[in-house]
Amino acid sequence: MKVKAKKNKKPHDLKFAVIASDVCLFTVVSGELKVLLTPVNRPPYFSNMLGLPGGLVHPAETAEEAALRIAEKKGGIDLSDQYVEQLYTFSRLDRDPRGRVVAVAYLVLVPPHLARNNEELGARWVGIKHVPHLAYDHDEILRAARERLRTKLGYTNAAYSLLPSEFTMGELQGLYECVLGRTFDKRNFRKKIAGLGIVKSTGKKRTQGASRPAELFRFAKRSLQVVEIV
Amino acid sequence: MKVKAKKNKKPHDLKFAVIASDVCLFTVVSGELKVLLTPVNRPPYFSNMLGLPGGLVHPAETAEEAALRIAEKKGGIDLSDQYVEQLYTFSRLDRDPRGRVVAVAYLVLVPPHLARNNEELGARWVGIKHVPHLAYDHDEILRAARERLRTKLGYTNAAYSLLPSEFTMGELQGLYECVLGRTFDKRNFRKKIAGLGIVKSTGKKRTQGASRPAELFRFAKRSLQVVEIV
DNA sequence: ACAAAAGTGTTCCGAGTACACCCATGC
DNA sequence: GCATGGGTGTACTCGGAACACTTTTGT
Repeated sequence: MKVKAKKNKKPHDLKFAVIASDVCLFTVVSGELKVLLTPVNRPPYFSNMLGLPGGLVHPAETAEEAALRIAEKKGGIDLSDQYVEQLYTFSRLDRDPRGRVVAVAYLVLVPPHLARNNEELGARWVGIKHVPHLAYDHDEILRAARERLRTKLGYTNAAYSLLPSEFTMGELQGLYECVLGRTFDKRNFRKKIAGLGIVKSTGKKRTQGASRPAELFRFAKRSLQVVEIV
Repeated sequence: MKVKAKKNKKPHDLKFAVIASDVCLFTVVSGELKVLLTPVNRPPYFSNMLGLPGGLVHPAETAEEAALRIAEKKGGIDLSDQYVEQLYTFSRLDRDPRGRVVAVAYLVLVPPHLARNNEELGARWVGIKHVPHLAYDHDEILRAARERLRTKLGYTNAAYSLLPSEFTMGELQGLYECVLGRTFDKRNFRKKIAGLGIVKSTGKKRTQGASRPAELFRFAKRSLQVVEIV
């Protein structure tokens, strides 16, 4: 989370904790899981660090509305069709050294064609293997988000939110392999997906580079369905 | 949740939402799932209703510490060895008609021998089928808690927190049948549990009424383990 | 003796896994 | 013609599900 220090309403002025939303946005680009990070520069606690996008929840919005507003503002991304889920609420007393801030963390999945760096704000998509130590307790939030993403892909069709509307079986399989950190047999994978009926063929094909054209599929439903995938 | 209206610090006096913890305590007694409810009487919004135990999070405690404090105070139960998990954070604007209160809800499992009504406070264990319409958004919290309990029993050993330290296979099976709302074949159930190694025999037997004595088991670990049960 | 819950094995089926070759295209 | 990723079927294995009778006790 992050707290605006404007006015004279800092967290420690208050009798109670204040509420913030922190957002962990994931995307998968060319076989690599990436997370959106923003600069954090709040000496003396955090100097030139990175952190997840976050901010205070306004009085007239829910925590989820705040998360969407923050993600769109910091990432410049329209999240109206994306998968958003509440992750966990972090309330350790010392998680923000400036005062008592309780953060409701959200997980958001973004398809690669919408994942653009916002140079103006310094927001950058960073490969999960190159993420440095983050500000606040955001290392912990990121760990929890990755774990949730893994399990969620395993038992739902949430992958629809990490792919463009049309995609090949190879892309879908690559997504699973990248997030779950294992490989699948091509034939078994296709059999499984076909049997679940979560995707349907478009009839179209896409040819890419020097190889046979691949059939394009579409998710049957672009809303969360519980289905045993792995 | 519930808000203390003492002093002059009501929620709507504040610039930001205040944070409360609401607790959903479950137990299973003689084949029935029960939840701990407390009286809510806050005219003109809620008159002579019931709700989940709840209260504000103090500045010097985490949301989970608040949940435990509230549960022990309202239920008179020592929760040091019980299973406690954060459920979800509820932040609808109108969830508390008196002001902006964000509630972090917790799920707590209690074995039947610790589930006593606290007459002094009016706290009562109510069978899940006899729960009336609850105050605030507690109907929604209870729904989410039941759902979580179901799924959690299905893939972990969390049942250890709903049984006394020694129990029979019949009791364990009855617990699962009651929470999951289905029956299991006795032989398959015992085979499955034995194969997982989550319980060990004590060698002792317990005879109860006019029937063959049952072997007593004990959970191998009284801490959360992930194991595929159903 | 009988009621009541405990305890115990085998068969069947479906899902998961392992595995190798041909196809359509661009260069 | 060759390199690249796309596309396809079969055999085996293991875990889940169905299923009925005997045992031990109290009354």
